[in-house]
Amino acid sequence: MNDKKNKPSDFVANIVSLAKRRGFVFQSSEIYGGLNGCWDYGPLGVELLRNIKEEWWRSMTYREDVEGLDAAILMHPRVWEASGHVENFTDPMIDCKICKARFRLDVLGDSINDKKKEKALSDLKNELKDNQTLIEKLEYKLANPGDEDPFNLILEDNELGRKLLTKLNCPQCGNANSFTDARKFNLMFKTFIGPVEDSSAVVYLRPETAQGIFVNFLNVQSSSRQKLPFGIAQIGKAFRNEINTKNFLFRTREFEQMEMQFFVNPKNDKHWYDYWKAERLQWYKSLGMNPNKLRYHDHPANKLAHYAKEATDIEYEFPFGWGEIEGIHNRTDFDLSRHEEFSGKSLKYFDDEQKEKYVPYIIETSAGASRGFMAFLIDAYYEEEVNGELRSVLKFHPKLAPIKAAIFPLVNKDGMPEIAREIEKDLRKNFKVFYDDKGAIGRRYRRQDEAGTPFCITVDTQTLEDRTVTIRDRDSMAQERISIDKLTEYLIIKLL
RNA sequence: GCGGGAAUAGCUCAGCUGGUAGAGCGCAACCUUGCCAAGGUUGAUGUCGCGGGUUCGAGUCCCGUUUCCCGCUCCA
Repeated sequence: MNDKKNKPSDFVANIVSLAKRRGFVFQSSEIYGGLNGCWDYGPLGVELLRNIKEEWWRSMTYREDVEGLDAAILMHPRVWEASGHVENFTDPMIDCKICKARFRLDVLGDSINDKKKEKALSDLKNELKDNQTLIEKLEYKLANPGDEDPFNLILEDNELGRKLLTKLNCPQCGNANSFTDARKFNLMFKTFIGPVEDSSAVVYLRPETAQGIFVNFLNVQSSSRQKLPFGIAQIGKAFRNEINTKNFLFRTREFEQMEMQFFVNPKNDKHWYDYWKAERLQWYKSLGMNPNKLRYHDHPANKLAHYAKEATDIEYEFPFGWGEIEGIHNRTDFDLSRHEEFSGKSLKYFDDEQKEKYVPYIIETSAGASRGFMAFLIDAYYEEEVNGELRSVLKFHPKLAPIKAAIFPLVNKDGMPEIAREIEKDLRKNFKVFYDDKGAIGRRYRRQDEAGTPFCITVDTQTLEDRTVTIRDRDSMAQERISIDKLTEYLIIKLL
């Protein structure tokens, strides 16, 4: 009876519908027609999200080598120059006007063979032979390509690229001269600080929380008297003006990250990378996520981001396919060195034991809270057949469940509601609980199943005699009898 | 950004060739019952996504737009 038998194509729609019906997630600004790629967390959703973040925070900062931080969303604009986001967080893109295929300009060259490239370049030289300035620029780029394919370098040049594009055929449909002009698109949200909206007042909504940690490295280190290796953890909102949002909470423009940056001696980077890689996967498993739907996706060396030496994604198998829920990166000394360079301030660490001074390497664990939320929600969702009826149940780990226990009087008479209310009042001191006396007892159980409540406590006729209640387990639907005095202790053990 | 589909009650949907809205479930109240979505009675909730147009009259036809889903594309 544990079959998940939902068609993948319906699954996201079903989850969206359940999420709304039960108050997990609503569309942002729904009464105004919604806002693309933005979602609100409802009463049950906010509890689940908070529980996920709380578990992450506990596992990260309740250890002696990690400190917490909550940095501002708005940061000095130079931060984003140092991080590379102003320059690199853009996608120059072109479309084929005929077949509508879209290409990233800076990698278009990868899908064209060398012979065609040579021909296009020689055609270009021919066209430019009267234009001394451009031909010099072309020759210079050809002679100094650095690590790049010179062809792609020329494509990325504003003037040369446009002319070169006219020499190329679309790799998809083969039509000539069919490309649109390249359009640059920075994914950072821009706003202005202070009353004047000019370029000197531009600030960005942070596209990642990591930079707030990097720039505070020495503040945290010295105030907490930490020695390397140690980490800084932060949970917070980040914003990316994505071209396409999709798949419910998976790609949104506003999202929440749970990031931890671990500062290490460069000699030990591999050890700590492997350590955190294992640790982070285990975290998802320990909160009940199906291990068969979790995997690593190691980034091949030639696909690494500009800051990374080694990188892996933890992926969850969503109904729409495998998707990243967390990234673990060896960021090397890239970030701290860049901030040294751009700020002019030293971010080196003096290692007393080694008697050496160095810029630490950083092992980053970067988890998407919103993505994790969706993965936990989807992973918990089961439809089961019980006595010929369909039971929808969210089998959250008790630590993550929005409501920990529901309390019911079996019937609304003989003093049962009074006892149930007493129990509710007592448990409410420590737990998020729910009281329900509406409808038949079976219906009340099923309502809690759909909310993911792990325990249902029922006051019945025997309670009146011996002050015991039944406690019903969500997953097995089995009941056991327990003394009212033992309820808090019982729940603490189950929820710890 | 491209292509396809969709949008009517909280949810799932019906609503014919245009004539000013329905069902099931859910929700609320009461009665009855009393351990896994029980029965009965009663009730609340819709500018038919939004904006135009055609028409005597538009949920229905046309145009635009927003949002969601699917497939591409994209995702330093």
